[in-house]
Amino acid sequence: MEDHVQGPNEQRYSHICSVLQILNAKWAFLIIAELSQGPKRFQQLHRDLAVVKTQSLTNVLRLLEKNEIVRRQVFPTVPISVEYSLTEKGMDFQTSLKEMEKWAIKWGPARDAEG
Amino acid sequence: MEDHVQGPNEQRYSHICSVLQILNAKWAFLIIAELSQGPKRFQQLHRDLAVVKTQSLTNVLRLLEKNEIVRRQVFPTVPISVEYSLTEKGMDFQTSLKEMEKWAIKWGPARDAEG
DNA sequence: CGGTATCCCGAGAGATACTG
DNA sequence: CAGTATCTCTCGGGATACCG
Repeated sequence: MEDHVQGPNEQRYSHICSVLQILNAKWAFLIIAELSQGPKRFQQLHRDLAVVKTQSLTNVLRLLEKNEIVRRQVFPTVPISVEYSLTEKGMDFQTSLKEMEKWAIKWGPARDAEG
Repeated sequence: MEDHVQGPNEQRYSHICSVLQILNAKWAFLIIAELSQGPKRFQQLHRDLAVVKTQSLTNVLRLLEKNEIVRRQVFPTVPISVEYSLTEKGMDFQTSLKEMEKWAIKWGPARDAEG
């Protein structure tokens, strides 16, 4: 997903592509969902999303920060603590997330996806 | 995204994970969006989504088929033609897609994402 | 037309060690 | 605590060639 799709539909899909750029980071959804519960510190996120390794977690957080979906606040405590929270834009994305969850719940896991 | 997240939130995130399994296939969104305009044949899809190569196109279509999002119909013409269309489940996913597009449009491309 | 088979490659994820 | 650095390795994607 370099920039966007070339071709007749270039315009139409640019928005989808911009969403995909975020999804590109495999764990972005989970992190957004996790932060939707409220601000969390790095360690807390790391614990709650045990599958996501340190490196990936930082990477995705950086990406989301760059895209103004996540806000990063440093508190000069000792030792320092860093709090991650959703921006307005980030919180707004939850609508989409909810919509997808609803969809997933409604249709359940694909019955045939196993075989 | 093997199966789903282990940990305290395993239950909560299984739905998100099931969505991610679909998104996993990089081009799934675009294909769903494309098919939302109506059934299309392989070649047509291939043309309209020029960025998606043959192999990827087949792969994603297979995945979407397995997940009952896309229906594949073979017509025994000469030469044969194959038509892909969205299932009810697939069409239902458009709600999410639309929601994400709305979000993308509302917030535009991240102003800082460039630098 | 509508694919499958194959090879190659690079991005990204996992694991581990180390730093301010 | 909150990361960075590095290495490895797998998986998915690009490209090309071939098949029913």
